[in-house]
Amino acid sequence: MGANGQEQQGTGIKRPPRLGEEVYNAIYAQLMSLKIPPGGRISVDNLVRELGVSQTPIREALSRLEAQGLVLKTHLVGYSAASQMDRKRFEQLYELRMLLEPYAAAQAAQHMSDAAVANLKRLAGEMEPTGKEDPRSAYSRFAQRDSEFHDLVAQGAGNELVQDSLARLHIHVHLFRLFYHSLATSEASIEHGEIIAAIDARNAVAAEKAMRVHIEKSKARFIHAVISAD
Amino acid sequence: MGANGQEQQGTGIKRPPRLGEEVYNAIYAQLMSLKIPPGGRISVDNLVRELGVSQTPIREALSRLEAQGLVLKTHLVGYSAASQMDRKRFEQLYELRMLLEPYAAAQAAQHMSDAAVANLKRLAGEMEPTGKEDPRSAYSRFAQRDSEFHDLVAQGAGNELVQDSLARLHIHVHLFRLFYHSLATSEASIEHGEIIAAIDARNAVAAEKAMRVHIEKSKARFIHAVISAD
DNA sequence: CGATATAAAATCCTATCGGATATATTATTG
DNA sequence: CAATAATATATCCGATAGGATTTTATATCG
Repeated sequence: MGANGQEQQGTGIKRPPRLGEEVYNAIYAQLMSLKIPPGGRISVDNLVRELGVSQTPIREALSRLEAQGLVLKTHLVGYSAASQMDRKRFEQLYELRMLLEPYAAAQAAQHMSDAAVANLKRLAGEMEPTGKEDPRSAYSRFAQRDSEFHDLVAQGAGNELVQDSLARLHIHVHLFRLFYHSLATSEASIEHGEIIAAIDARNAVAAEKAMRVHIEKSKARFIHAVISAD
Repeated sequence: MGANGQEQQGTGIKRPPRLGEEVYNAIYAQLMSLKIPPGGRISVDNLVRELGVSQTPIREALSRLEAQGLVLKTHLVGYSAASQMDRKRFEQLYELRMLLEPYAAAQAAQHMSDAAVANLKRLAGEMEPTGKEDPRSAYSRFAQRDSEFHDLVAQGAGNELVQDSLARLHIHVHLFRLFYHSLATSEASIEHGEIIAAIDARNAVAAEKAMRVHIEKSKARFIHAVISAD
């Protein structure tokens, strides 16, 4: 089972696209872009009119989003976007990352294929801040790549359950919805580089430590925006 | 957000029951009881006839089960129960448990309320093998209590994300579907007692170690049944 | 007898409809 | 004027019907 449920079938048989899948992606994009604000209500009928499909695929997509914790459902009331993380949830998220991701980095250093490492390097290259760009869309792009980076490391660890558990957190979604105004990407690129170097050197201990440092610094970069909540 | 999505609303307002929820529980029970075998196809129309409800709530329940990884969906083909764990997945499951549950036990020793500890003791008492009982239903009962026990410890750790990540694995479902013929409950009861004692003594180090030992022994008890797969 | 092509059945996927409930608005009353 | 009650609207929940696709069964042919 893949991380995002969008893995390709090995056989080349092309199946017609599922409408529910596109609806899922559409809603997901609206959550990422903050078009649907935290806590905002999500009306099925509105989506019917907006997307031009019937209720069935929309409800199917919303059920999946609900199971993933991205939207909430109240019986006979409707769906609504998950509220922003409070301080407590933020701490919990990084606590959990700290349990899984350094381990994943260490495993990746031992098991990752050379091709996958090359993939990692390529991706890191694309994350470099490109001089002049709209800061907001730049951070959006960075968040996307950053998510892929961490997912690749988790995938390299070879434990699909760990990879899935991390993917299900939708870390980049929640963080972006908190910090869309932020920027701070150059520091993270450096830290990513150190992680890649350790993995490339097949140094598990160094990879684990580099990931640990990266997550700690990431938390320090972001925590200022959430101090409001107790 | 609760672990199973079945938490009660704090307010006493009674909402009419959701049909989709009962359908979910019905299918879940059929998975636990192996009435739907691993990999077995799940026909929506059959469920319509069997449960006497329309397709809508059934598809809603199946979507949630799909998001939780308990059933698979193939476009234009239908739903099917998740296949049995193979050796690799079994190893991954215990690897992940080893990352999260000892940590949860240590946190529980520090943060769990006395009332919750009492709850833990009560539950452990109910898990004692009760002399004469049908071995199979005895193990079914044990699996249920065991799941609650570990969930309570995770809850006591105070990190809902860790608790949810563990709950989403549906450990007891997958293990039961592998080892429904097994029994081995008395040993686990002893190990549970040691975990409780450490938590009760507020000894985080001992609780972490006791949980670690318990998971390792649990793995050793079950691994024989999965050696077939490479 | 085996393989292929055709036909039939089962199933899923989407769309539409009616009933039930919660929410918002308005009107009434102390 | 504030608070309550009644109404109106919007929305969800569940049921049903039709179209599309896959799968299975059957028949035909080499």
